[in-house]
Amino acid sequence: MEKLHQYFASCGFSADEVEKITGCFISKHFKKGDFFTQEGKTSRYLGFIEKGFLQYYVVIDGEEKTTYSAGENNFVASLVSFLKQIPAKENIRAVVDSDLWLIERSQLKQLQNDIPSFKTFYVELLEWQICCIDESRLDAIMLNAQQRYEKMLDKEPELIQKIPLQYLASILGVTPRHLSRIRNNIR
Amino acid sequence: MEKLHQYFASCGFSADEVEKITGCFISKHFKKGDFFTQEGKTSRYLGFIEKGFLQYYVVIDGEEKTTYSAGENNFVASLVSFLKQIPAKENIRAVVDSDLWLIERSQLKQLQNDIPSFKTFYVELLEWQICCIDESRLDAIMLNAQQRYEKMLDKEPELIQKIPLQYLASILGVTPRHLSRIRNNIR
DNA sequence: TGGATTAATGGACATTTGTCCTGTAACAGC
DNA sequence: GCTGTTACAGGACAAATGTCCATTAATCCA
Repeated sequence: MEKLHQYFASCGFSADEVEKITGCFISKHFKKGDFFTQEGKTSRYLGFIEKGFLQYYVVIDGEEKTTYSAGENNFVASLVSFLKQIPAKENIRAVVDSDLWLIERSQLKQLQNDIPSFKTFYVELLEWQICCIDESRLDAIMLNAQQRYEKMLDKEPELIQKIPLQYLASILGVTPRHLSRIRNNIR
Repeated sequence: MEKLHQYFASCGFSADEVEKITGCFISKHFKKGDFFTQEGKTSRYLGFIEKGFLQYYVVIDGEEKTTYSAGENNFVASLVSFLKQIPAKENIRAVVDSDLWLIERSQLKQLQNDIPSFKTFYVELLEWQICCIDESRLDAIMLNAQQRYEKMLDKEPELIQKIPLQYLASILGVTPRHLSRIRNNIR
C-alpha cells in the first residue's frame, strides 16, 4: 500500500474518507534535478513525498544556499508561496529520483468543507509543519556542521550514498571543501 | 486603544466578537529579564506582545544561543511546547520591560468553538507564524551578521538603544566581540 | 568503450569569527 | 561620593571555514 494511504489511515480517517482524500492527489515522478518549485513562480501544489528527497534553496551571488530539505512521508511546499499564493522566494528540487503526490490549494479547502474532521487535520498538519521547521532551525543553531552530518548519517544513512556530495554540503550549510574535511575527521 | 484590540478588529471580527476574544486574555507585565517560558516547563500560555521585545534562547555548554526573537504586535510562544503540551526546549525572556496579553490553550480552543470564524482566524495565524519563522530562517541563511545588524538597525532602531549589547549579539548569532567589530565597520 | 565532462579529494593560503584578556566607562547600592 | 560589579571596546592570537587550485576518480553518452 502506498505511504500516502497509510499516512491518512493513521490519522484516524475512515476507509471511505481516506479514499476520498487520496483521490484528490495526483501522482508525479520527479527525476533527480527536476524542479518542484521555481523561484518567482507561484506554487500551485502541496506535495507528499512517497519516495525520495527534496532540497529547498536560494541563489545568492550565483551560489546555491540550501534553506530546508524534506524526505519520505513528509509534505513539501514553498509554504509562504503556497499559503499566500505569491511568487516563491526559493527553489525546490528533487536531489534523487522521487515520487510525489500533489494536491491543489483549492482541493485542500474543498476537503475541509466536505469532511468536517479534515479542518482539524489541516490545523494539526500546520502545527506539525511548524514543529518540523522549528527542529531544523534549532539544529542549525545548536549543532555544528559535523554534528549535523553525524545526525544525518544516523537518520538517513542510505541517502548519503545517493545524494551528490555538493548538494549534501549545501544541505549541511558548508562548502564541499569543508564537508571533505568533516568526512576525513570522522574516519 | 490597546494594540490587542486593534489587532483583532483589523482581522475582521465584529465589535462584540473583539470584546469576547480580548476578554479571554489577561494582561501581564514582564520586567527586563523576566521569563515568559523556561526550558523544561510546559508552556501554558500564548502571548501577544502589546509592548516590548522577547528573546528565545537555549543554553549549550553554559552559553546562551538565541533561536528567535519577537517584537510588538506579534504572538509569542514556545510553539512546539504550547502546541503539543510537552516541556519546552527553549527559554523565552523579556529583554526590555514588556507588556503581554496571555491566553490559555483551552480558551483558544473554546473560542474556536464559540466563534465560527475564529477557527479560520486560527488557521491563518498558524500560517502567518510559519511565514514569520520562515523569514527568520531565510535571514539567518541568506544574510551575514553585518547585514542582519543593518536590517535590525533599519527595522527596530530604538530597540538597539534599549537592549544590552550582549543580548543583541546573541540575537544576531555572533559573539559580543564580533558585534563590536561590526559596529566598528559601520562607522 | 573511449574521450569528454563532471564530481570528489585534499594542499596552501585567506578570511571570518571566536577566545581570552585588559583597560575603561557606566551603574547600583550603601 | 565611594566601591564593587557589570558592560563595552578592542588587541593578540587561535580555530573554523572559505577560496582557489591541481590531481584523481567517477560518470556520461556518442
